[in-house]
Amino acid sequence: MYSDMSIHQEELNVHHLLRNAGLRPTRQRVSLAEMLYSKGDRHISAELLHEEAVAADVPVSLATVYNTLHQFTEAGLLREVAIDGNKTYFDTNVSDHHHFFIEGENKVIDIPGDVVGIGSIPEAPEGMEIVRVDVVVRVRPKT
Amino acid sequence: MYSDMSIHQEELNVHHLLRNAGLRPTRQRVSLAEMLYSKGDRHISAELLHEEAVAADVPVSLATVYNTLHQFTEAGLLREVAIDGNKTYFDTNVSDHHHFFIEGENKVIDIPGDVVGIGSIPEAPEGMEIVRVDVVVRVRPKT
DNA sequence: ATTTGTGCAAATCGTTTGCATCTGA
DNA sequence: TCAGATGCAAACGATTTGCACAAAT
Repeated sequence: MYSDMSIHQEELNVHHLLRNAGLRPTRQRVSLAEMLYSKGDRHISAELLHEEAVAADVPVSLATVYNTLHQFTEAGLLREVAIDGNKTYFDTNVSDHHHFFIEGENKVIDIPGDVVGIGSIPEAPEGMEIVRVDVVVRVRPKT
Repeated sequence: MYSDMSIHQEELNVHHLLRNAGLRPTRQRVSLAEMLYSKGDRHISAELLHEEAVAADVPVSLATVYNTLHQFTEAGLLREVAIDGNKTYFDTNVSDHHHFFIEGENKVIDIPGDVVGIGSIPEAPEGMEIVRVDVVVRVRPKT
Protein backbone atom coordinates (compact mmCIF):
# COMPACT_ATOMS: atom_id res chain seq x y z
CA MET A 1 0.00 0.00 0.00
CA TYR A 2 2.98 2.28 0.31
CA SER A 3 2.83 3.16 -3.35
CA ASP A 4 -0.54 4.79 -2.83
CA MET A 5 0.94 7.29 -0.43
CA SER A 6 2.39 9.22 -3.31
CA ILE A 7 -1.09 10.22 -4.29
CA HIS A 8 -2.00 13.17 -2.19
CA GLN A 9 -5.37 14.45 -1.20
CA GLU A 10 -5.96 17.06 -3.83
CA GLU A 11 -5.08 14.73 -6.62
CA LEU A 12 -7.52 12.20 -5.29
CA ASN A 13 -10.31 14.76 -5.26
CA VAL A 14 -9.72 15.73 -8.80
CA HIS A 15 -9.61 12.10 -9.80
CA HIS A 16 -12.97 11.52 -8.22
CA LEU A 17 -14.37 14.68 -9.71
CA LEU A 18 -13.40 13.51 -13.16
CA ARG A 19 -14.49 9.93 -12.60
CA ASN A 20 -17.89 11.04 -11.39
CA ALA A 21 -18.21 13.15 -14.48
CA GLY A 22 -17.45 10.14 -16.63
CA LEU A 23 -14.13 11.52 -17.75
CA ARG A 24 -10.89 9.60 -17.67
CA PRO A 25 -8.48 11.28 -15.31
CA THR A 26 -5.66 11.86 -17.74
CA ARG A 27 -2.58 13.89 -16.91
CA GLN A 28 -3.82 16.94 -18.75
CA ARG A 29 -7.32 16.84 -17.37
CA VAL A 30 -6.09 16.35 -13.85
CA SER A 31 -3.67 19.24 -14.18
CA LEU A 32 -6.22 21.56 -15.74
CA ALA A 33 -8.83 20.67 -13.15
CA GLU A 34 -6.35 21.46 -10.40
CA MET A 35 -5.54 24.82 -11.92
CA LEU A 36 -9.21 25.59 -12.24
CA TYR A 37 -10.46 24.52 -8.86
CA SER A 38 -7.65 25.12 -6.40
CA LYS A 39 -7.77 28.90 -6.53
CA GLY A 40 -11.36 29.76 -5.71
CA ASP A 41 -13.81 30.93 -8.32
CA ARG A 42 -12.32 31.81 -11.64
CA HIS A 43 -13.41 33.22 -14.97
CA ILE A 44 -10.94 32.18 -17.53
CA SER A 45 -10.56 31.92 -21.28
CA ALA A 46 -9.10 28.93 -23.07
CA GLU A 47 -6.14 30.94 -24.24
CA LEU A 48 -5.33 32.13 -20.75
CA LEU A 49 -5.68 28.73 -19.15
CA HIS A 50 -3.38 27.36 -21.79
CA GLU A 51 -0.73 29.96 -21.06
CA GLU A 52 -1.04 29.29 -17.39
CA ALA A 53 -0.62 25.59 -17.93
CA VAL A 54 2.45 26.00 -20.08
CA ALA A 55 3.92 28.40 -17.54
CA ALA A 56 3.36 25.77 -14.87
CA ASP A 57 5.25 23.17 -16.88
CA VAL A 58 2.12 21.32 -17.78
CA PRO A 59 2.59 21.04 -21.49
CA VAL A 60 -0.82 20.73 -23.03
CA SER A 61 -1.98 21.81 -26.45
CA LEU A 62 -4.45 24.61 -26.95
CA ALA A 63 -6.77 22.21 -28.74
CA THR A 64 -6.83 19.97 -25.71
CA VAL A 65 -7.58 22.91 -23.46
CA TYR A 66 -10.59 23.73 -25.60
CA ASN A 67 -11.71 20.12 -25.64
CA THR A 68 -11.30 19.83 -21.91
CA LEU A 69 -13.17 23.03 -21.14
CA HIS A 70 -16.09 21.90 -23.24
CA GLN A 71 -16.12 18.46 -21.70
CA PHE A 72 -16.08 20.00 -18.25
CA THR A 73 -18.91 22.26 -19.25
CA GLU A 74 -21.01 19.39 -20.53
CA ALA A 75 -20.30 17.56 -17.33
CA GLY A 76 -21.58 20.50 -15.32
CA LEU A 77 -18.21 21.29 -13.80
CA LEU A 78 -18.00 24.62 -15.58
CA ARG A 79 -20.36 27.19 -16.93
CA GLU A 80 -19.91 29.18 -20.08
CA VAL A 81 -20.29 32.92 -19.75
CA ALA A 82 -21.14 34.78 -22.93
CA ILE A 83 -20.49 38.42 -22.32
CA ASP A 84 -17.81 39.73 -24.47
CA GLY A 85 -18.70 38.66 -27.95
CA ASN A 86 -15.38 37.56 -29.27
CA LYS A 87 -14.11 35.52 -26.39
CA THR A 88 -15.63 32.76 -24.32
CA TYR A 89 -15.18 32.71 -20.59
CA PHE A 90 -15.58 29.68 -18.41
CA ASP A 91 -16.75 30.11 -14.86
CA THR A 92 -15.76 27.63 -12.18
CA ASN A 93 -18.69 28.76 -10.10
CA VAL A 94 -21.59 26.70 -11.36
CA SER A 95 -24.15 27.92 -8.87
CA ASP A 96 -26.80 30.51 -9.61
CA HIS A 97 -25.21 33.92 -9.70
CA HIS A 98 -24.53 36.90 -11.88
CA HIS A 99 -21.62 38.97 -13.12
CA PHE A 100 -19.93 42.27 -13.35
CA PHE A 101 -18.14 42.87 -16.61
CA ILE A 102 -15.41 45.45 -16.47
CA GLU A 103 -15.25 47.16 -19.82
CA GLY A 104 -11.82 48.02 -21.05
CA GLU A 105 -10.23 45.39 -18.85
CA ASN A 106 -12.49 42.69 -20.23
CA LYS A 107 -12.67 41.14 -16.83
CA VAL A 108 -15.53 39.14 -15.40
CA ILE A 109 -16.21 38.97 -11.68
CA ASP A 110 -18.98 37.42 -9.66
CA ILE A 111 -21.65 39.51 -8.09
CA PRO A 112 -21.45 38.33 -4.52
CA GLY A 113 -24.32 36.49 -2.92
CA ASP A 114 -27.86 36.87 -4.09
CA VAL A 115 -27.61 40.61 -4.30
CA VAL A 116 -29.33 40.79 -7.61
CA GLY A 117 -32.81 39.47 -7.06
CA ILE A 118 -34.72 39.97 -10.24
CA GLY A 119 -37.99 41.57 -9.35
CA SER A 120 -40.20 39.74 -11.77
CA ILE A 121 -39.14 37.18 -14.27
CA PRO A 122 -41.17 37.57 -17.42
CA GLU A 123 -42.99 34.53 -18.65
CA ALA A 124 -41.41 32.76 -21.56
CA PRO A 125 -42.96 33.05 -25.01
CA GLU A 126 -45.42 30.43 -26.25
CA GLY A 127 -44.17 26.89 -25.91
CA MET A 128 -40.87 27.97 -24.44
CA GLU A 129 -39.41 27.26 -21.06
CA ILE A 130 -36.83 29.30 -19.23
CA VAL A 131 -33.44 27.71 -19.07
CA ARG A 132 -31.71 30.38 -17.07
CA VAL A 133 -31.54 34.09 -16.48
CA ASP A 134 -28.23 35.84 -16.97
CA VAL A 135 -27.61 39.26 -15.57
CA VAL A 136 -24.53 41.19 -16.57
CA VAL A 137 -23.79 44.49 -14.93
CA ARG A 138 -21.41 46.37 -17.16
CA VAL A 139 -19.11 48.69 -15.28
CA ARG A 140 -16.24 50.94 -16.18
CA PRO A 141 -13.64 52.81 -14.15
CA LYS A 142 -15.02 56.08 -12.84
CA THR A 143 -13.80 58.98 -14.88
CA MET B 1 -39.21 72.20 -57.47
CA TYR B 2 -40.61 69.34 -59.46
CA SER B 3 -37.40 67.41 -59.21
CA ASP B 4 -37.80 67.21 -55.44
CA MET B 5 -41.00 65.24 -55.79
CA SER B 6 -39.04 62.12 -56.56
CA ILE B 7 -37.81 62.08 -52.99
CA HIS B 8 -40.44 60.39 -50.90
CA GLN B 9 -41.09 60.64 -47.23
CA GLU B 10 -39.25 57.63 -45.94
CA GLU B 11 -36.11 58.49 -47.78
CA LEU B 12 -36.20 61.95 -46.31
CA ASN B 13 -36.45 60.57 -42.81
CA VAL B 14 -33.49 58.33 -43.25
CA HIS B 15 -31.51 61.18 -44.70
CA HIS B 16 -32.21 63.28 -41.65
CA LEU B 17 -31.48 60.41 -39.36
CA LEU B 18 -28.07 60.00 -40.90
CA ARG B 19 -27.37 63.69 -41.11
CA ASN B 20 -28.20 64.19 -37.49
CA ALA B 21 -25.83 61.41 -36.67
CA GLY B 22 -23.10 63.14 -38.61
CA LEU B 23 -23.05 60.47 -41.28
CA ARG B 24 -23.16 61.15 -44.97
CA PRO B 25 -26.31 59.71 -46.45
CA THR B 26 -24.68 57.51 -49.04
CA ARG B 27 -26.57 54.99 -51.14
CA GLN B 28 -25.51 52.07 -48.98
CA ARG B 29 -26.14 53.73 -45.66
CA VAL B 30 -29.55 54.95 -46.75
CA SER B 31 -30.53 51.50 -47.98
CA LEU B 32 -29.26 49.74 -44.89
CA ALA B 33 -30.97 52.22 -42.61
CA GLU B 34 -34.22 51.66 -44.41
CA MET B 35 -33.93 47.91 -44.08
CA LEU B 36 -33.17 48.28 -40.41
CA TYR B 37 -35.82 50.79 -39.40
CA SER B 38 -38.79 50.17 -41.61
CA LYS B 39 -39.78 46.84 -40.15
CA GLY B 40 -40.14 47.50 -36.46
CA ASP B 41 -37.58 46.33 -33.93
CA ARG B 42 -35.00 43.97 -35.25
CA HIS B 43 -32.09 41.94 -33.95
CA ILE B 44 -29.83 41.22 -36.80
CA SER B 45 -26.32 40.07 -37.52
CA ALA B 46 -24.02 41.64 -40.08
CA GLU B 47 -24.04 38.53 -42.19
CA LEU B 48 -27.82 38.40 -42.27
CA LEU B 49 -28.26 42.06 -43.07
CA HIS B 50 -25.81 41.67 -45.88
CA GLU B 51 -27.74 38.77 -47.36
CA GLU B 52 -30.94 40.71 -47.06
CA ALA B 53 -29.41 43.68 -48.83
CA VAL B 54 -28.08 41.60 -51.67
CA ALA B 55 -31.43 39.87 -52.00
CA ALA B 56 -33.07 43.29 -52.25
CA ASP B 57 -30.76 44.32 -55.08
CA VAL B 58 -28.80 46.64 -52.88
CA PRO B 59 -25.32 45.49 -53.69
CA VAL B 60 -23.14 46.34 -50.74
CA SER B 61 -20.05 44.61 -49.51
CA LEU B 62 -19.95 42.72 -46.25
CA ALA B 63 -17.16 44.98 -45.07
CA THR B 64 -19.33 48.01 -45.58
CA VAL B 65 -22.16 46.38 -43.68
CA TYR B 66 -19.83 45.87 -40.75
CA ASN B 67 -18.56 49.42 -40.99
CA THR B 68 -22.04 50.80 -41.21
CA LEU B 69 -23.35 48.79 -38.28
CA HIS B 70 -20.51 50.01 -36.11
CA GLN B 71 -20.95 53.59 -37.19
CA PHE B 72 -24.65 53.38 -36.44
CA THR B 73 -23.85 51.92 -33.07
CA GLU B 74 -21.42 54.71 -32.23
CA ALA B 75 -24.03 57.20 -33.33
CA GLY B 76 -26.52 55.65 -30.93
CA LEU B 77 -28.80 54.40 -33.68
CA LEU B 78 -28.13 50.77 -32.81
CA ARG B 79 -27.17 48.79 -29.78
CA GLU B 80 -24.87 45.82 -29.74
CA VAL B 81 -26.21 42.75 -28.01
CA ALA B 82 -23.64 40.26 -26.77
CA ILE B 83 -25.43 37.06 -26.07
CA ASP B 84 -24.27 34.33 -28.24
CA GLY B 85 -20.52 34.45 -27.98
CA ASN B 86 -19.59 33.86 -31.57
CA LYS B 87 -21.90 36.25 -33.29
CA THR B 88 -22.74 39.87 -32.74
CA TYR B 89 -26.34 41.05 -32.90
CA PHE B 90 -27.42 44.61 -33.45
CA ASP B 91 -30.65 45.78 -31.95
CA THR B 92 -32.62 48.56 -33.57
CA ASN B 93 -34.36 49.20 -30.27
CA VAL B 94 -32.02 51.50 -28.39
CA SER B 95 -34.20 52.05 -25.37
CA ASP B 96 -33.74 50.33 -22.04
CA HIS B 97 -34.97 46.80 -22.31
CA HIS B 98 -33.95 43.18 -22.04
CA HIS B 99 -33.97 40.04 -24.13
CA PHE B 100 -35.06 36.50 -24.55
CA PHE B 101 -32.55 34.30 -26.28
CA ILE B 102 -33.99 31.22 -27.90
CA GLU B 103 -31.39 28.50 -27.72
CA GLY B 104 -31.15 26.27 -30.72
CA GLU B 105 -32.71 28.87 -32.94
CA ASN B 106 -30.19 31.48 -31.89
CA LYS B 107 -32.88 34.08 -32.01
CA VAL B 108 -33.07 37.22 -29.93
CA ILE B 109 -36.36 38.87 -29.06
CA ASP B 110 -37.25 41.78 -26.86
CA ILE B 111 -38.82 41.29 -23.51
CA PRO B 112 -41.85 43.51 -23.81
CA GLY B 113 -42.24 46.58 -21.64
CA ASP B 114 -40.57 46.89 -18.29
CA VAL B 115 -41.53 43.41 -17.25
CA VAL B 116 -38.16 42.63 -15.84
CA GLY B 117 -37.60 45.05 -13.02
CA ILE B 118 -34.42 44.10 -11.32
CA GLY B 119 -35.08 43.97 -7.63
CA SER B 120 -31.83 45.41 -6.40
CA ILE B 121 -28.95 46.51 -8.48
CA PRO B 122 -25.72 45.67 -6.70
CA GLU B 123 -23.29 48.46 -6.15
CA ALA B 124 -20.36 48.53 -8.49
CA PRO B 125 -16.92 47.52 -7.23
CA GLU B 126 -14.49 50.15 -5.96
CA GLY B 127 -13.97 53.03 -8.32
CA MET B 128 -16.32 51.61 -10.90
CA GLU B 129 -19.55 53.01 -12.23
CA ILE B 130 -22.36 51.05 -13.77
CA VAL B 131 -22.70 51.51 -17.48
CA ARG B 132 -25.72 49.32 -17.99
CA VAL B 133 -27.42 46.18 -16.83
CA ASP B 134 -28.14 43.47 -19.34
CA VAL B 135 -30.61 40.73 -18.63
CA VAL B 136 -30.85 37.75 -20.91
CA VAL B 137 -33.53 35.17 -20.30
CA ARG B 138 -32.46 32.01 -22.06
CA VAL B 139 -35.34 29.89 -23.22
CA ARG B 140 -35.75 26.69 -25.17
CA PRO B 141 -38.71 24.97 -26.77
CA LYS B 142 -40.67 22.95 -24.23
CA THR B 143 -39.89 19.27 -24.51
C1' DA C 1 -5.90 -5.05 -26.57
C1' DT C 2 -9.14 -1.76 -26.95
C1' DT C 3 -10.86 2.43 -26.19
C1' DT C 4 -10.26 7.13 -25.38
C1' DG C 5 -7.43 11.26 -25.29
C1' DT C 6 -3.76 14.24 -27.18
C1' DG C 7 -0.98 17.14 -30.32
C1' DC C 8 -0.20 19.23 -34.37
C1' DA C 9 -1.27 21.61 -38.28
C1' DA C 10 -4.68 22.79 -41.42
C1' DA C 11 -9.37 24.39 -41.89
C1' DT C 12 -13.27 27.38 -40.60
C1' DC C 13 -15.88 31.26 -39.07
C1' DG C 14 -16.82 35.85 -37.91
C1' DT C 15 -14.79 40.10 -38.23
C1' DT C 16 -11.22 43.67 -39.47
C1' DT C 17 -7.93 46.06 -42.31
C1' DG C 18 -5.09 48.03 -46.25
C1' DC C 19 -5.44 50.20 -50.17
C1' DA C 20 -6.95 51.57 -54.74
C1' DT C 21 -11.09 53.37 -56.56
C1' DC C 22 -15.46 55.89 -56.41
C1' DT C 23 -18.88 59.52 -54.65
C1' DG C 24 -21.37 63.14 -52.32
C1' DA C 25 -21.22 67.93 -50.88
C1' DT D 1 -12.18 69.35 -55.65
C1' DC D 2 -11.40 66.13 -52.20
C1' DA D 3 -12.51 64.41 -47.64
C1' DG D 4 -14.88 60.64 -46.75
C1' DA D 5 -17.00 56.00 -48.25
C1' DT D 6 -16.83 51.64 -50.60
C1' DG D 7 -15.21 47.12 -52.40
C1' DC D 8 -12.17 43.64 -52.66
C1' DA D 9 -9.08 40.50 -51.06
C1' DA D 10 -5.86 39.52 -47.77
C1' DA D 11 -5.12 39.43 -42.78
C1' DC D 12 -6.76 38.10 -38.29
C1' DG D 13 -7.99 35.96 -33.87
C1' DA D 14 -10.68 32.61 -31.71
C1' DT D 15 -12.22 28.15 -32.09
C1' DT D 16 -12.75 23.50 -34.44
C1' DT D 17 -11.44 19.47 -36.85
C1' DG D 18 -8.81 15.44 -39.04
C1' DC D 19 -5.78 12.24 -38.32
C1' DA D 20 -1.54 9.79 -36.65
C1' DC D 21 0.38 8.80 -32.25
C1' DA D 22 0.22 8.00 -27.08
C1' DA D 23 -1.89 6.82 -22.78
C1' DA D 24 -5.50 4.77 -19.76
C1' DT D 25 -8.25 0.78 -18.43
